Amino acid sequence: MSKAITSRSQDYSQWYNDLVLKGGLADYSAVRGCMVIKPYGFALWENMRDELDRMFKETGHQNAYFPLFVPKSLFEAEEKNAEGFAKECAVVTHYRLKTDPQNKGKLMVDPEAKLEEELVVRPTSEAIIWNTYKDWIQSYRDLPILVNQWANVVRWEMRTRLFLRTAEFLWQEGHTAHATAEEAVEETRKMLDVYATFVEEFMAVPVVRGVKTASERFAGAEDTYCIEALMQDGKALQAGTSHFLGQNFAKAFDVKFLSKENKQEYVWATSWGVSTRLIGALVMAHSDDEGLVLPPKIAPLQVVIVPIYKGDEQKARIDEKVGQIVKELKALGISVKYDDNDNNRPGWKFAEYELKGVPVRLALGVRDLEAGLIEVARRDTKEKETIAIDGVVAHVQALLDAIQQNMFERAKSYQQEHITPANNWDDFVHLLDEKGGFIAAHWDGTEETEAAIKEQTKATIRCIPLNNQQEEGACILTGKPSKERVLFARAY
RNA sequence: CGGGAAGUAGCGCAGGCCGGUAGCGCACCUGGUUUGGGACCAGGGGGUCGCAGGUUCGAAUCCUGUCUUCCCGACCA
Repeated sequence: MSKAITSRSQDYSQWYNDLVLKGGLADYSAVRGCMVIKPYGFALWENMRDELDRMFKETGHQNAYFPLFVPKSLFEAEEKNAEGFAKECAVVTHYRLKTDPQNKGKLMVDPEAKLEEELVVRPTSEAIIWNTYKDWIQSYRDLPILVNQWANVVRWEMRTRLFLRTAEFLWQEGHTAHATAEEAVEETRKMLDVYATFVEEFMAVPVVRGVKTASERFAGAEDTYCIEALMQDGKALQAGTSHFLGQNFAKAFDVKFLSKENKQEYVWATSWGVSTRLIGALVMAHSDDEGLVLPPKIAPLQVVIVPIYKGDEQKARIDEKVGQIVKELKALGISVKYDDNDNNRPGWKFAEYELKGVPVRLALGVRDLEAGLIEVARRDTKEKETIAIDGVVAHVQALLDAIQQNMFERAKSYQQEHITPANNWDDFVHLLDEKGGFIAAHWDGTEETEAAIKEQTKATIRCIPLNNQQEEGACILTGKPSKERVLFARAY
């Protein structure tokens, strides 16, 4: 079977690739490290984007758009940020091609057309945005600025994986400016909550909210907050970040405002983002060996209806009944497709829509029609039931909610079962190798210890959970005193 | 960027050692029979063998370079 996918137990990485490719989410492209997002994958992204956009606007943000290119002199202004990204920047050095005199029909970069100043293709937009904010801000009356942009960014990665790490990806980046540190911190936390709410309620993926250690922090930030999700192979995946940038960018770009007290002060900043990487998280959190499993709230297609018939006469009777059901489902805002394509038989369609992760499948044959019944299959548990056809619309509506709920609860209990305390080094290593997931362990708070643990186990500190329980203990590696446990994991 | 593997029809692959008319399965097209878990029969279309050089009378096959992908590693806010 050409659509057969590798099982998770056989090869987890290949399973993931198979789902993305055969599920029709994305393809490789002719450009190294860059992917083509196909219509089905993009529909998923659009649903995620639309909901996030609504949430951003509800919290007072507006969209804007800033340039793809950042002059090198601007890019390097905030030194830590520039250094952090320097190794993965694409750079534009010329602005023209010409025909190659040595090689007929080919083009070459015109050496006469070298740019006076190189342009960095944005890996993130703090530099160009803060350079702009300088012109927007004079007084405390201009604050806060609450702006978001939906954009593509480029990070020249050594090793790429579909959705999880590609050279170019789509994301949103919020960039806000505030009069006080308190207000900026509040914004940082508020947007982290927006992300957590979205990922848990719409993607049905439970997350841990936390703060990054200094070495995992965004370059140029004072604090980086994150949401961390757990994949089915026990590896963690950072699903979103929100940064308190302090006055670092304001100082680098000389962005000051006149306070009520008529004093010049530097502006306080935040930035926050989620990307198409969320699609990778979604795939790896829920899907199974038969294909994608998509949560109803963001599935591009929520319900598919498959007719089973012999001959035109039977088909006409089914068409009529299905027509009513489709109309009623659509009236409730449920997306539904009636697949009456005669080229494929029902069994083929069942497998196909399971691969695509459509949450609910209805199958209707003449036998059902005569008995007043219809078959309802749910993708998350693969359970099938036959119910009275009259109540099918209400049933499907409730079932979609139940699936959404069940997917979250299933992922939540997996997450809970995979947050394991470790109190000595042997347990720590064993848990990482044999169980995976988050290991809650004491850490002495130093970068050296963090690096040594990473060196020996490949596990990193994913975060220090917010509202973390305070507890006296000894560092898992050095035995030095510690006041709280942090979450370690191997990560994507 | 290092180590390994691969690129031949839309997809999956064989052929390659030993150079000589490019094949198989699925998909596709036509007709028919079918339709409750990936249907069957008959006929048919489709490929400058990733790309660029080289060796040769002749290259999918041998040589060199290059691009892309996968796996492992290094790197990664």
